Amino acid sequence: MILGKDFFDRDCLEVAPELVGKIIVRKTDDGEMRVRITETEAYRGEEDKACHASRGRTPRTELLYAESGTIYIYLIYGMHWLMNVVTGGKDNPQGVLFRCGEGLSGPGKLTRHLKIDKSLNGKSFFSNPQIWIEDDGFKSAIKTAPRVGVDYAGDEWKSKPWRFIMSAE
DNA sequence: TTAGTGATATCC
DNA sequence: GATATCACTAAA
Repeated sequence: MILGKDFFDRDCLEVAPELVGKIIVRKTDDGEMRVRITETEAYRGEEDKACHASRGRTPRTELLYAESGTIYIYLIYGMHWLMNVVTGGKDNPQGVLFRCGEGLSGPGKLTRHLKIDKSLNGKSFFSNPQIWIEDDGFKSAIKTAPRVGVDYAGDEWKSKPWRFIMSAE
């Protein structure tokens, strides 16, 4: 079953752990790819110092304020595209980062493998012929951990257990 | 451990 | 206009 707007239209702390174990389906001219999500991170609004939206609404973060299910693609370190999905509804800048997929390691590799770049920025995960997310009924144990690469956000925010990882068993 | 890379935000 | 920063990876 393909995830619709209702799935994303909730708090990112609910959406992020539920996305673990789901499948990203990516369709390109070369065919169709499927990757099971193994790791996500939640970024929760302007009060979250680690969230891009914490510095206010800018042209880049504008998409975080869009409808739930909007795809937010961001180029980091000049070389890597990171993919997020907007959650929490309009004018509520929450997002979930797709951090890793099965057989891969790291968000940069995930997007490279799926041929994701800014051409998908601003698209949505439903009613989209290029990319969507499926639930095949797979359930997995999930563990949490502090988020990665957010040292700049200060102790309170960098220690939040908002990283969700598929557990081996 | 360090280099590489470029969009974005922030400061002139 | 300039420069500092960054939700990373690969090579060493």
